Amino acid sequence: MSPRPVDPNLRPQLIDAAAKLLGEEGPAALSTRKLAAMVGTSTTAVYTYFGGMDDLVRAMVHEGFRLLGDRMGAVEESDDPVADVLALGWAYRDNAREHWHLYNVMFGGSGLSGFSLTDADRQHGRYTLDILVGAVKRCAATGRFRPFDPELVAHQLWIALHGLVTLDLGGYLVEPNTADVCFEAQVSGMILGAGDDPQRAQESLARAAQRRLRTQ
Amino acid sequence: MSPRPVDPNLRPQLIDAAAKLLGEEGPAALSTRKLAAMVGTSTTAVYTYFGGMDDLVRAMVHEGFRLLGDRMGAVEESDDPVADVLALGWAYRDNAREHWHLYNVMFGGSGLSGFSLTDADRQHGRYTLDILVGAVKRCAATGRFRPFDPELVAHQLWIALHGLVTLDLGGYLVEPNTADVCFEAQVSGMILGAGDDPQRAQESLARAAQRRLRTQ
DNA sequence: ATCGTTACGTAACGCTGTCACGTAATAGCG
DNA sequence: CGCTATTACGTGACAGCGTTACGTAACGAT
Repeated sequence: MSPRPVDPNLRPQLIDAAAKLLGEEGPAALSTRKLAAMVGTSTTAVYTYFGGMDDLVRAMVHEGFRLLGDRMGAVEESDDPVADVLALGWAYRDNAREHWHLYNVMFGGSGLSGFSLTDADRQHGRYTLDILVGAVKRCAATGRFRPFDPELVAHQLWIALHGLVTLDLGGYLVEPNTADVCFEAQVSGMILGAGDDPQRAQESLARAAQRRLRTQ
Repeated sequence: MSPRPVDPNLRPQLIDAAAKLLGEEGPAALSTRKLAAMVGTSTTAVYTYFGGMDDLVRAMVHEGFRLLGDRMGAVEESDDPVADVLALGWAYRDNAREHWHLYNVMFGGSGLSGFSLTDADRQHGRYTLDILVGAVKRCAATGRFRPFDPELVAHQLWIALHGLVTLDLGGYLVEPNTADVCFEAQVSGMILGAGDDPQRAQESLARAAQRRLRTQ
């Protein structure tokens, strides 16, 4: 009943090769033939392990979401929830910078030509938001933020982070308003807008900066 | 000395056809053959009027920047500069929604596969920012905003607008935190953060909303 | 040992961007 | 008016793309 078994290494190998190709030679270089050559099979492997090129890209995007989720999940919950929010912001930004080619496909409307995400794919992206919502809720619970719609506050943070990251990746943020400058202005502005005390916000910013140095 | 003259209509026709094709059939449908068929020439026209497919896309992107600039330039300077800023925000968002396929290519990192913007292209994009900077400066000049770095404030507004627009286009903003809800929260938050009086900010918001209804 | 099932290499199809080549059309000049 | 230089552009080719039909080889179950 059972035929030749699938090589369990081939699937991740193809995904890795695709990510590597995307990162090193750009989206135009992503082709079944190049991938097959890299992992030492033929182009049909893409069709047995995935439905086609689109599904391989989709799997790669899922991997990208997993990387982002891991990065943000690794941010520990401290007794300073505002510093946690800031640390999450940096985690988001650092991940996007590190895997910028993936980030573009994950969130860049068209991404590769002809490829588009489904609603199911987007659910993976929204997991990012859940982590942020939790941190914002803890800010509200400890009285640092006004108890006003944590979901909306998290959305605003996400929008600001995403806008910053994409304009940065697009090369639009140059001296003197670099991504770092804008990041700090944007995030601290939102925190003060959410109701935090300026003095304590400043302390949390410093704490988050120290945590970032420690973990990288 | 002079050969057969170039048909002056063919160039804009090709750009329009490309925009139409991009909007109606997606980025994958953009091909020299389809374009040639649409305007009634052969594929070589793309090479005589542009350097190739890339340059045609580039011309289309420039057209997109022009549309955005026109839309924002059409926002009149009133004696309520904060309302002007809000109106500019809506103009940005409305344009992006109307020409979303173009917007994705203009600001979406990879956009079409293999195509990438040059620094010269980005300068067109930054013109958008100049208009915003002017409005923010007028807010500061009239005492509505604190006189603190209008360029940075404009950057923050741009980042928020761009983040909102791209997440919206990507389908990430759903009930109850729709793009409209987030837009208002984001923009009013920034205005208050810039130092405006809450009461006057509310009035400006209402005024900008009325102006928007009037002009569309 | 045989058979059913499945992976996968080969080769093809239609599509793409790009370019060499030949032809047709035009403006300037005598 | 006629000639010629110059250029647009249609035709056809090329390499490379995603995808698939087909044949073969490898395996588990019986």
